[in-house]
Amino acid sequence: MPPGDTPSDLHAHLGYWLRMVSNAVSQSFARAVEARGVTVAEWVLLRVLYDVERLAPSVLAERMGMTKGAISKLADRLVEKGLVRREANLEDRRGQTLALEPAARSLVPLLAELADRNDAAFFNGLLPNERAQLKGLLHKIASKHELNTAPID
Amino acid sequence: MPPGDTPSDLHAHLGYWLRMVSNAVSQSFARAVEARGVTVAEWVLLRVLYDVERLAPSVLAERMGMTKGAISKLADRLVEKGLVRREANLEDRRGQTLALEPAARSLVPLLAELADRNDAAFFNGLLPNERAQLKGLLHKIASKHELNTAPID
DNA sequence: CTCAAATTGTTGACTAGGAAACTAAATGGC
DNA sequence: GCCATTTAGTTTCCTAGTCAACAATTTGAG
Repeated sequence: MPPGDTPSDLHAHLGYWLRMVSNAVSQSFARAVEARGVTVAEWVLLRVLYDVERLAPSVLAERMGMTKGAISKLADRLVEKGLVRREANLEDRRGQTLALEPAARSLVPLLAELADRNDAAFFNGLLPNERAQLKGLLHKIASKHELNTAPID
Repeated sequence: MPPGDTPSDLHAHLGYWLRMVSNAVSQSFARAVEARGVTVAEWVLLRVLYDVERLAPSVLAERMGMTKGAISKLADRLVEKGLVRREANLEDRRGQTLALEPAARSLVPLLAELADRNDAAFFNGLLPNERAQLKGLLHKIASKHELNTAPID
C-alpha cells in the first residue's frame, strides 16, 4: 500500500465477489439437497461414482480435493445411509473400492435435477451469452491454475 | 432429466466452476494470511472495523453473513490475539461495541496487501477487459439476488 | 530374501461455523 | 408502572472438515 493511502477495500477484490456469489449458490444448493438427506460433498461423491461404477477412496480424495480422512468419514456416512458399499480389493488387501448401492443409482438423477434447478435459479438472470462468458472466464482461470478437483469447500 | 438420458454432469453447472475457482482463491488467501496468524473471517472483520472505528457484533453478523454466535466466538479469538477490544455500550447495557486495537490498525494494511497479491495471482491471467467482465457478471448476479453480505464460507 | 520405505485407509485431536436454548436488559401496550 | 415481548450477546451441542499419528500391507533395493 502506498504511504498515505488506504488499504484496499474488501470489494476491490474479485476473490471477494467470487466468494460471495459462490457461497450463495452453494448454500442454496446445500439447502435443496438437504431435503433429500444428502450434503453437497455426498452429492459430488455419488455423482462421480455414478459414472465410473467403483473407485478407490484415495482416488476420490484426489478428485474431490479432500483428504483421505475426510473421504473415509464421508464414506462411513454414505454406507450408513445405504447409498454406498465398500468392497475389498482382491489384488491389494490394504485397498478398498467404493461402489453405489441401487438406492443411490435412483437418487443421483433426482439430485442432478436439483443441481440443474439451482444453477438455473442463479444464472438465468444472465443472458445466454453472459453465461457463456462467465463459464469461459472460470475455465480460463481454472486451467491456468490447474484446478482439476471437484470443489467441496 | 428426460427419460433415457443421463443425469447432468458435475461440470455442466456454472455453480460447480464457481465453487472450484472460488475455493482455490480463498484457500490460497487463507494460507497467505495464516502466516500473519489470521483467518479469512478475521481479516474481513478487521477490515470492516478499520473503516468504521467501532461496530456492534450484531451489525457485524449482518454484514458478514454470519450468525451472532459465530461473531461472538470470532470476537473472543480476536480479543485473545490483542487485535480487537470489546467496549460497553453506555445507552444499552445489553449491547457492546467492537473496536480495533492499535496492533490491528497496523496489521490491516499488511493483510490488504496480501489480498491484493492473492487477487493478482489468480486474475492477472485474465486480460483487463476480461477482469472487468467477470466483475460485472458477478455484480449482476449479486444484485439480482441481493447478496450484500461479506462472504465468509 | 529381507527389511526399510512407501502406501492405504482409519482414528483422534482440533477448528470453525450453524442452530437453538439461554441470560440479561430494554421496550411498549395496557 | 407492570409484565409480556423483543433484542443483544453467550453458550452448548452438533456437523464436517483438516492434520497428524497410526496399523496393515505392499514394494523394492541390496
